[in-house]
This record gives sequence, C-alpha cells and structure tokens, in this order.
Amino acid sequence: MDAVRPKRVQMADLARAAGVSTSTVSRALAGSPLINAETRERIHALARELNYSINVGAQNLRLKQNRTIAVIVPYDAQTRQHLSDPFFLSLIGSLADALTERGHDMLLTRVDAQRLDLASQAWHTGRAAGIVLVGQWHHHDQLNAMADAGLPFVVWGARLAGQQYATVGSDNAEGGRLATAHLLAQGARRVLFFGDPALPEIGQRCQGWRAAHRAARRPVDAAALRPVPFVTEAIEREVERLLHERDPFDAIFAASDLMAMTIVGTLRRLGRRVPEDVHIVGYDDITLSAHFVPPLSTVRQPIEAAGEALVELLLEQMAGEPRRSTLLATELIVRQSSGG
Amino acid sequence: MDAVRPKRVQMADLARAAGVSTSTVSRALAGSPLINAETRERIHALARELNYSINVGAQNLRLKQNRTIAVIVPYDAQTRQHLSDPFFLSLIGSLADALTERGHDMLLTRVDAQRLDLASQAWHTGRAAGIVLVGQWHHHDQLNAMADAGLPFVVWGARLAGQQYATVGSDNAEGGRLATAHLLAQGARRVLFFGDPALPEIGQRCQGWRAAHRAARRPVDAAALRPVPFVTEAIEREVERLLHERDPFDAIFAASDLMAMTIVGTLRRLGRRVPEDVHIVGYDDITLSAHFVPPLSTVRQPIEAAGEALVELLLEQMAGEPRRSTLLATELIVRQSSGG
DNA sequence: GTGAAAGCGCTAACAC
DNA sequence: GTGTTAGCGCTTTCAC
Repeated sequence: MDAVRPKRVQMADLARAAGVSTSTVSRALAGSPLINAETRERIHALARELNYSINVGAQNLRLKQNRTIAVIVPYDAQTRQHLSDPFFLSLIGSLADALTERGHDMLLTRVDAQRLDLASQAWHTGRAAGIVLVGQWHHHDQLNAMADAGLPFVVWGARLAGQQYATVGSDNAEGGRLATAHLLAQGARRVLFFGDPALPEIGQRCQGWRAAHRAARRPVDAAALRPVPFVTEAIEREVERLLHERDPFDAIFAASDLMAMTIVGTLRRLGRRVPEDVHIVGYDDITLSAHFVPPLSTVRQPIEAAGEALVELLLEQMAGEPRRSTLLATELIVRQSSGG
Repeated sequence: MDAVRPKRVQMADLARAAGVSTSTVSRALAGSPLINAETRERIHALARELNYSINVGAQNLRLKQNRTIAVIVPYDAQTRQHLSDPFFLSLIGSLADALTERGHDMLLTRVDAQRLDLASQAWHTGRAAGIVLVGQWHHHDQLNAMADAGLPFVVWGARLAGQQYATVGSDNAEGGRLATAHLLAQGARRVLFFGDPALPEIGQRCQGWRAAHRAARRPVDAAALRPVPFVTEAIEREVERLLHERDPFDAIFAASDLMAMTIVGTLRRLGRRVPEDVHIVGYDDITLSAHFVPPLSTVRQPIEAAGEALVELLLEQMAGEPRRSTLLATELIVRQSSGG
C-alpha cells in the first residue's frame, strides 16, 4: 500500500493557490518588507498547509551561495577498513554539532587516502562551499598544492614545516613529552613507543617521547621504537614479538587509546599485569578510557574544541580572512594504567 | 598570502577554450556517441587541465535527480547532548560506507527529537532524495503520517504494531530474552532491568526480559525494573539508590553497553565486584565491550549489516518498490561480566 | 556532428 | 505593493 508517489510542491503551485505571482511568494517567504503584511501571512500559512519548502538547489544556483560543508574522511584502500575508530567518529559527531549550530549542512564523504586530491572535487562540483579533511596522511604536498590554488579547506592533523594549508590538531609533541615524562617520573626504566611515526601526528608524538628522554638524560634504544599500524592484529603480533625478545621493559606509550587497550588486553592474555608489571599511557582520551580497567592514563585531545576550531577556521577562510592554524592544548590525564 | 580567490570554472569557459558550444561540451562529458571521438577526447583533456567538474547543483536541477541521502540523528533538546554514543557513531560510519559504496552522498543532519517532523524538510527542500532516520523516539504517529504522505525514508528502531513506515532494527525482544535467560541459567536469583522502557527499542528488550522470566517460571517484582535514561549521572544515582535499598540482587541486564559499563564502574566504586557479586549483560556489542574489564557479555547488534540494510531498503523504496522492514538477527555474546 | 534555444525552480532588477 | 523578465549552470529537443 504505498503507491503514493509524493510530488514536491513548488513555488508556482503556491503562487497559483494564493492568486499571486511567484515573485510575491518569493518575497513573502524571504520576509521582504515590500510585501503587504496580510499577504505575507497568507502566503506563509499556505506554505505550511501545502507543506512547501523552498528548493535549496535552485535557490543556491540563483543566489550563488551554499551552506554545505564537506567533511572528508580518507580511507586506506589497501586494508579497506570501515569507518570505526571512536576518536574519529567522535570528531565527526563534534563537527556535526558545530556545523549544525552555525546553520551549515554537513556532507560526509569517504575518499581513497591515495587520492586525497579528489577531496577538492567537493568544491569544484559546487557541492560544498568548504572542506574539512579529517587526517592528512602522507599527502603534505598535495595539500599544499590545494592551498596554493586557493581552495577553502582545513585539515585535522599535525602542523608541519612549510605548510601552506590550515590545520587544527593537538600539540602532539608536547603530548608525547608529557606522557613519557610522566612514565619516567613514575620510575620506568625503559619506555617503549608504539605507533607508526611515518604518519605526521604520530611522528610528532614520537618526537615528544624522544624529547622527554633527552630532558631526563636517558637514552632511547632503537628497539624501543615499535612502528605498528592501527590494526588490531598487527598490534597483538607486535606485543607477542616483544615478549619473545625478552628485553626488559616496564612502560609503554601508545599512539592511541585504542592501541593502548589492545596492548593491555594482549599483555594480560600473555600473563603480564597492568599496571603492576607494565605502566601504560595512551593518547586521545576517548570516552571509554575512563571506564577501562585499569582506567587508562592518556593525553586528552579536546574533541568538542576540535570540531569547533575546525569549523571556525574554515568559515573564517571562506569569509576571505587569512588562513590560520590552531594547536589545541593537550592535557595529561593520569589514571591507574600508569600506576596513577 | 592567500589573496587567491579561486573561481569555479564552468562549462562556458571550457566551451570557449575548446572553441565549441556548451552543448557539445555537455555531450562530450556525458560520453554521448554523437560527438566526434577526437573532439570528445580534446574536451576531456581540457576539462582535466582546467580542473573542471560539472556543477552538480545545476545538473540536478536540470535533470530533476539527486543522489544525496540525508541521515538524520535526533537530539534531545532538553539535555542538549552531543553526538557521542559509540553505537550511533558506528552506525553513522557504517552508513557512510554503505552509501559511498553505492555512489550516494550522505548529508548528516541533527534535528530536535521533539520536532522529528522537520526531518522531512530534507526531502521537501529537494536537498535529499531519501532519508535515514537514526532513532524513532516516541514519534510513532508522526512517522506514520510521513509514510502515508509517501516520503521515502527508513528508520533505525523497533518494529511496532500498526507501523506504516519501514524500520531496520535488531530483534530487541529476542535479544532481551536471550540475555536474561542466560543470566538466569547462570544461577541468578534476581535479575534487574536497567533502561527506559518508554523508548520503543528499550521497551521491547524489557519485554524480552519479562518473557525470559515467564519461561523460567520466575516472578518479576516491580522494583526490578529500573527506568533510567541514557545519562551517566542518572545511571550512577540509580545504582547508589539501588544499593541503599538493600534488596538483594545478583544480576543486571542493561539496555546498552555504555550503560552496563557505567553500572560496573559505579558498583565497583561502591565496593561490589563484577562478576563475583553481580552478573551483568549489556546490549549493542560496541567495539570496546570485548576489551572492557571484565569483558562485557552483551547482545550484538550487527552494525555493518545495519547500515547496509538501511541503505538497501531505502533505495528500494526510492525505486518505487513496496516498503519493507528488516529485523536483524541478534546474537548473545557471552564474556566474563556474566560469569561466562 | 554541432549549435541555438528553451527550461529545471528560484530571485532580483526593473517596470508600473 | 506586485508582476514581468532575465538568468544562475546545466541538458536536450529541434534545426541545420
């Protein structure tokens, strides 16, 4: 029983029903003072009654305006991972909130990370007035080229040398330093770093890890750096390998909370206790880190602020103001996983 | 240094550069066999060079077509909660994947849950060709009215009596039954239900909880039903109240994993052990339930399948086929929180 | 094979 | 105050 094919009411229908021209309807709906108050009210009532809303596509075409922002989340075509990382999902949620609040629509798009240049399509096709790119991957140069072309976009990621485009991100180096300094202060003798430093943000966290060692006049051996991708199985295998090596270690700084949790789970499965045997600090402070057992020490990235900053900087840019980047303050959250 | 105001190149520019009319360009880009192969290639090359892509808005207007789907996530205006529930965020991720795969764009919109009728705006304004509504709340009647009007939309939620609209959801009653039967089989003497049964999905899980008791010929006392909203503080307060009451209980079925985790945390803070003193089962099987300590027993809602089913049913509906609903199979995942 | 012209649904000069 | 008209960027009949 759904043969009903609804048809979209349009301005001409409304005009006919009201016995006026479409110009009058257009003006009335736009709240133009030119129109007789009584007429305006009649038209508004009629619009409600007929369930009419202006066709945004046509309106945008005519006005050459557009309140849609494309949020682009690259995916790794090799691993064909689904969109599931809680941190990025939360960031999307926060972007949705920030955009809604400012009256913008959010177009969520996924794009092959190898073809980040396709992100600019959203703008060239007129679909979006601006772009938020969630993650910069290894595409620094492409992004610079896009910026040089004047494309309005902002990237969630690390601030890099020689960068032309705008970024919002946490102070990764400082975050890494805080986390590592804390572990060392807790008495750690050997602090491992888990994560792939080839990714800009992770690389900077890794720099922070090194910096903390330098500051404490403690050496970092090559084997202490464990370059692992964000893939559960790879992390588990790395932990197993680590235990086989039999080199002593008593602390780990993991590039993300999810990674830290996977490490804790694997360590525990293999008979090590956290925090008794190994102290751990993660990164992100996703919601569940506080509820994890043991509650996870971590470096907080302020997600709400992130969404707001991304939107703020993008809108500025679209308004013609000079491009700005923002480094969000990071905060070390000490919980039990690092021996509290 | 970003005075560059990029201008969108358009078909007329391309036509001028190629020394042909826009009709020819239009045909060439559409791959029309009418156009000389050589001309066509020249135009394509030129388009790449000038970074031209067709203006989708204008094209849609002319063609009266639209490949955008609106995904609408209601929010509770009272609590002004941000979009942060991992289950819904994952569902959004899965929808993004399913839509991308089928070549549709996803418009993510938030709407006051009290004004669910506004969801239909996305269609009336021509912004979207179809709608996915994530959560039905208490708006059964409004949704029925929208369906009667022939609006193409699908709802994530419970299947209800007298429902005209299409839903995709897990078999909540069966899920509740499975969880409760398991707890009873583990030897529980009194199984509490945590959740607000006024919400359709939760109500059905609650029915399953009752059904399991009936099947086991066990009574359910009124105080065993603890109607709590999905708000951390409310849950914590409810647990505290519970312990004050001093009525014995040894098992809890929580309406979501997030709620279960909050309950575990609060019980532990107040000196109760899980699973030794209290057995707990949650609902959803979000990623972190497996990593929680103790690993959380739960009823899995298949998120990937959910996104695909929602998209599938919506596209069917948009193609004029009769509206269908789907009940996704639920699966009890036994882990340690229930003494598993 | 290619171009001229009309029109998708809307807005804004410009008339009256 | 309200209507007429042109045009936003595109596609497609209809001519040639």
